[in-house]
Amino acid sequence: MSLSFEISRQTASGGRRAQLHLPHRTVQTPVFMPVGTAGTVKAVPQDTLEEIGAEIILGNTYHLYLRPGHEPIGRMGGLHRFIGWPRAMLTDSGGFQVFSLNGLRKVSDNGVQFRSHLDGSSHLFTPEHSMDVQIALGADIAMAFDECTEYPADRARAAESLRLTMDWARRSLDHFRAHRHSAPWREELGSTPNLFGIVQGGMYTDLRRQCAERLVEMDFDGYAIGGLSVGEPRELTLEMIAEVLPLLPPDKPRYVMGVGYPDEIEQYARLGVDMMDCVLPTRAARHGLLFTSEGRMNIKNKKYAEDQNPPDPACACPVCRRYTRAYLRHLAHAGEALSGTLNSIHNLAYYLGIMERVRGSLAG
RNA sequence: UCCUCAGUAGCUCAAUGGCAGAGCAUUCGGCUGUUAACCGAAGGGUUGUAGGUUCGAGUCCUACCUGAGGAG
Repeated sequence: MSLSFEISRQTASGGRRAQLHLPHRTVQTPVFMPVGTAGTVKAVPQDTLEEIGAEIILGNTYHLYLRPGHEPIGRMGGLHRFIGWPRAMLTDSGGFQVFSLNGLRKVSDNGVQFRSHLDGSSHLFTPEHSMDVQIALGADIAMAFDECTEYPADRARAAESLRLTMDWARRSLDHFRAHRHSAPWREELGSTPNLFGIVQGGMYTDLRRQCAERLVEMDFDGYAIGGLSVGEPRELTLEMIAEVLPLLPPDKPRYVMGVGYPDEIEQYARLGVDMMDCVLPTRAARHGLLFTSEGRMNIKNKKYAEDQNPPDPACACPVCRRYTRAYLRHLAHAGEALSGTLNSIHNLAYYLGIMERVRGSLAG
């Protein structure tokens, strides 16, 4: 068994402090996972990610399949070796691209016909193909191929999307179980990748419940809640999470995909969410938005032009230890690449710090 | 000294004689399993100066100023 999940403490509100044993790393949870879509957490080098405490990062099946291709990556020993990242990795299945590449896609029962956003070439993604790609990449955790239901979606639309996602979950699992042993690092580490199922169901609690129960019967290695933070109000996000969490096996990791703002990830972690990922800290950073203990900071604002303080006086990250707001503002205005790098390092360190603090309080 | 061309937003430039605009820059806002070093909004004008023609001039005419090129 490659995955074991050791819960060391659980609070009355559901929050858990645990260790997630993955082939490349034992990850302390609750954990925030930086998003590294195309084999890089944009603008941040791998050694820096280690330095600020990232234990697991994401990669994306769709992007890496298109470029440079899962087969060459597999031949080179897998994604870890290819990108020089020794710790854990999770790959998204490409399901989110079904959602975000609206206009370049056609969904059928068999799978999704994509048009590449790079060169317009046509590709078919099926659950089986997504599993093959993720296994070749060699992720510690692969995700079932799903359809992320858009918001708003009426009940009929959400139900149809759900039917597809559950059918694909079954096919993902069957194919993954048959082929998981061929991970590129299999012999080296003596373990196999894990597969998580994804709960969909739009904003309908009964559909969510139905989906969760069916996925649990299939017995995945862990469970994700997807289809959230797609434009719905915060209360709905919370309602869906609160509805689904109690239905998931308490002894397996729970992952809410694509969240969130700093206060959100803390809130969800305290409710018993073990894993979260979000592009927000890195994307916002490249656009000049810093998250700090004092709130949002648009570092491009004029008021920081001669501000000699560190971005966040309460932060001990490598950026806050060395640079001033005035310098970061200058870099952003000058369009320097270092701007995105430093801002991203701070934001990620801030997010990782939130989780560290939450873990500390859960360990209580 | 003469000839030619040019002068419009901070910059680079548009605008058949008919509501003076764009890109960039500036200021501010947004960003949630990355098609995103992106997207959006706002501010910013005595069209070099002074006259003239015209219902109406950035546009046509005259003079002057400034700059570039050419001739001598």
